[in-house]
Amino acid sequence: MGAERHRASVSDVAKRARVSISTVSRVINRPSVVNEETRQRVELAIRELNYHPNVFARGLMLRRSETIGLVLPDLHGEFYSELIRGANRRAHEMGYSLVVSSAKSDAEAQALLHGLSRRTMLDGVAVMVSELNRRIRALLAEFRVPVVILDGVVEGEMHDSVVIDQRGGATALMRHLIDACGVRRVIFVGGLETNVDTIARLEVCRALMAQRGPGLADSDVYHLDYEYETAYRFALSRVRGWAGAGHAVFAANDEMAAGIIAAAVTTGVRVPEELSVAGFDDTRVARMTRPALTTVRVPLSDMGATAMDLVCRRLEAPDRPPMHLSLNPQLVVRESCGAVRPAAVG
Amino acid sequence: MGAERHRASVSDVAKRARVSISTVSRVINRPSVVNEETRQRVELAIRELNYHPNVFARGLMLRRSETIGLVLPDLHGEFYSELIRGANRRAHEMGYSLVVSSAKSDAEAQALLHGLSRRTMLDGVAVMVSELNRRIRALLAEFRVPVVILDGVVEGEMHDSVVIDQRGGATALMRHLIDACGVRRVIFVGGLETNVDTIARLEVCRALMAQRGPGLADSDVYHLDYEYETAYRFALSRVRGWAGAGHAVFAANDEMAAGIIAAAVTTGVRVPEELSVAGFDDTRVARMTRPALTTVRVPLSDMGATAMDLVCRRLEAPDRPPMHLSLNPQLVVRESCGAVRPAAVG
DNA sequence: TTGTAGGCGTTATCAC
DNA sequence: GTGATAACGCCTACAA
Repeated sequence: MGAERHRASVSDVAKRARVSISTVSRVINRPSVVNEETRQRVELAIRELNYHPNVFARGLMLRRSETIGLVLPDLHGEFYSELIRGANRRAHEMGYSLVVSSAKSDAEAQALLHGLSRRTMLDGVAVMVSELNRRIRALLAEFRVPVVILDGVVEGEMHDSVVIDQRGGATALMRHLIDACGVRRVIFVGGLETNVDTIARLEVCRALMAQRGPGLADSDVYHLDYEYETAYRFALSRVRGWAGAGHAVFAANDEMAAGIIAAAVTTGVRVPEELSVAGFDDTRVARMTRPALTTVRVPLSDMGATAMDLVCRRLEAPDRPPMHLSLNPQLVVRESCGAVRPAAVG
Repeated sequence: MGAERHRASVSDVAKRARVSISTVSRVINRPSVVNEETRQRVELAIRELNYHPNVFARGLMLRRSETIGLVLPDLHGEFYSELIRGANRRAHEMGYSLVVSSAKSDAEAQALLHGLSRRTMLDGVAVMVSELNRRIRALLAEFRVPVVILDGVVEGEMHDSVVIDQRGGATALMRHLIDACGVRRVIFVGGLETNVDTIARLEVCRALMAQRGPGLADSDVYHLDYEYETAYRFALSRVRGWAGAGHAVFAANDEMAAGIIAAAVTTGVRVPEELSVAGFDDTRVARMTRPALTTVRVPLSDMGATAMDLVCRRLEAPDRPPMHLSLNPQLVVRESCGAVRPAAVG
């Protein structure tokens, strides 16, 4: 165990197996072309010396590091945790390591991407930024390795992308609310007005309420900040007024939905009898509210894994036209909107 | 932008600046020793050619990659998310990239560590495993780069470590329960019996109840699995029996505590009037129960950051004796045990 | 099938 | 101050 002080190199192995270094190299890279007997001798020497190719020297020749980068706007919370988890698992399955980074502000993102593109060490990179502005796009275009965009699309560039079908998910939820739960009035509680996900969900909500219901009142649209506490405080004074037969709250994420349910409980509004509450994302909280949350599962782990797939596919076929994948969210019916379908309760 | 097809190298820069490659190298590594005028000429050429040193060639000479590894038992959930976040931030502050990996089972951990130790690419590595058995320890000893153990200590090896002072945290909580809340009976709900954190917390609980209270009844000790749902189901049928003046549940994590509070609400047991409930970790859920959870904040983000610090310090001084750091958890008093101290409510 | 020799892009060690 | 030149450890024509 760890006997020799300095790492064995090809020439050490070659000496011990009484062959040349090229033969050793061949045993490692194209074993089939070398004579059975010599091969075994070399392999023995490799094992005896506990030899492993030096990654740097290898990278210098092959220009590959077997490492993929993952850039996210933040690492805080369950959302990114799932994404990283999916990406990490798939990356390892394919023999790659994953290096993660985060950049919260736009300036940070620029600095980070700039830094990454110079360090040639990454074989490819998956990027999710809060804002895909011109400067960021220019930075992404400078990468000489495959770039996959998460949750956004860059037209006109050689970038693959993977997005979540927000509209599909929101549509499924709204249909459930209107058709299965008989909802006639919806109170929409979104994140910031500028948030693209919130925008998409609101648009769908408005469209479906116009098309299959009495429409969505502008006075029933609120923009908060995705936080539990904010939603709880905000709802405390209003939830009484929201209550009513066929009334529902569509919160743009689970945490706000949980806050609203808590406010309802506090003020004695019964969910779902007097008010339905729906969330979005299906994070861990969704199972921890009473009643449990009806929500939309966003396949974050899949998104991470798919991103790694796309990086690798492009590594294999650099000139194939860009692929844009869309992942389908899934309606998860629990108890907070009535209409329980036991089979779907998670 | 990106005009030239192939990356510029030192010799390209040297040619353009009409100097030798050694001068270029010096400008990059020890600018002070080169003549002001030539330096400027070289720097200009570097900018014009958009030159960046090749990481592989650099690593080959310097044997450094500016990359640190982080190995965790899992990536799922907020717990690890915080750890990664802290580690990532600090690593970047010090000019390092972070590569994360996870290995759930013992076998996976062994395979992963084995793989990592051969890839010399990492300058150091921080490792957290669920079980520090002999095989794992042997693997860790084989690393030729600094290894920092998270949440565990390996005696006799040259490994730094950073742990959470579980006992201190549990003690603070128990004191608060006994002294400030007047608790006389504690129901302990832990994770698996083999879990080291659970063991430590239980021991403290037992000791303090014996020392400053009527003792902890064996029939009041339960071992579940750290999951919300399990605790909820389990508590549903018993929480009525647990209720009583001066009675408290000490759950070994916040999720179980949240499940127990939910069960109490469902069965009409008032918290904290009839039953105090305390958690551990201070994850996001702690703020999302009604009443909000009194718990112990475990500085996960700090632990990640500290681990990176230790790796770097050892890189600078490889022969310094191993350091074992202990991070202090902090009591967070909210509402679930009575005795609200407004200043501490988060 | 195997060995020799050259090069990948840096940094380090010498002379000058 | 600066410039040849030799490593670093590996891969790969090409020659044998």
